[in-house]
Amino acid sequence: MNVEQAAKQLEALGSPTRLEVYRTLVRAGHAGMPVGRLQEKLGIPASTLSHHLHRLILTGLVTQERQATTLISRANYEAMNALLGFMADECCADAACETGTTDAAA
Amino acid sequence: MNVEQAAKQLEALGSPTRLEVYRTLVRAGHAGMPVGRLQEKLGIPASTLSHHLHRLILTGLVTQERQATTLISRANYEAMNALLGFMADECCADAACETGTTDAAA
DNA sequence: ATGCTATTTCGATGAACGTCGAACAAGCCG
DNA sequence: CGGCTTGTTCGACGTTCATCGAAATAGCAT
Repeated sequence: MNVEQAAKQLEALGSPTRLEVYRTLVRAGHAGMPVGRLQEKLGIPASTLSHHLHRLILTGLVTQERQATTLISRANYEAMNALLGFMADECCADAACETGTTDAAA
Repeated sequence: MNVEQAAKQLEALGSPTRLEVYRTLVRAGHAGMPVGRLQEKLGIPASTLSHHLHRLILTGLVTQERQATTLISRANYEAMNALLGFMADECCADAACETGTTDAAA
């Protein structure tokens, strides 16, 4: 994972609409969710959703699998983990991160 | 941390230039780094850097402190942790994340 | 083949972004 | 005060984005 790739994924996640889409997909678990259902659930026009989905797919954050007429979208958990890993890695690379969320050790 | 806020921070981190800036700041640790030094290190025009820095500050990802003539910028580790926490939380909310990065259990 | 459902692609529009140089403001030093 | 260093703001440019409805496509059933 390099900076460019990370930035791309971050940017993909950086739109409220897209983050909602991704979040919904993530919560759907490994079963995924058809595009139509996603559309109903989020209440956004199909073309807009398709556009965002495409963007998410381009960055590797989401995958799709065709099942007859319906297209199942799924969050790519490995990609998510890689991104999270990159961020954490960058964060703790040199020093820092001793702030902790609560108190942390000295 | 709500979706809107997370999206804003994600978007802020979603530009290669800004991610580089942030990364550099993070690696600089608690000491932070003056804007000028950042500029030298990254080789981008001062006005561009200032613009991105401002953006990062607006989302709470970076803080600044004046020391005489120089402005010290610092990564806000708490914000980073909160964001990472949000992402991880969303990721593992329902199911999933059993994929692991290597093989994981059955 | 015809029709149906599910989803994408096209085309357009307004807004926001990233980038830069030039001019400006703030604060220190001699 | 005069000048230097540090960093920001302004104005502009072209690019990319998010959004939508309408039209096109893909696959299946009859």
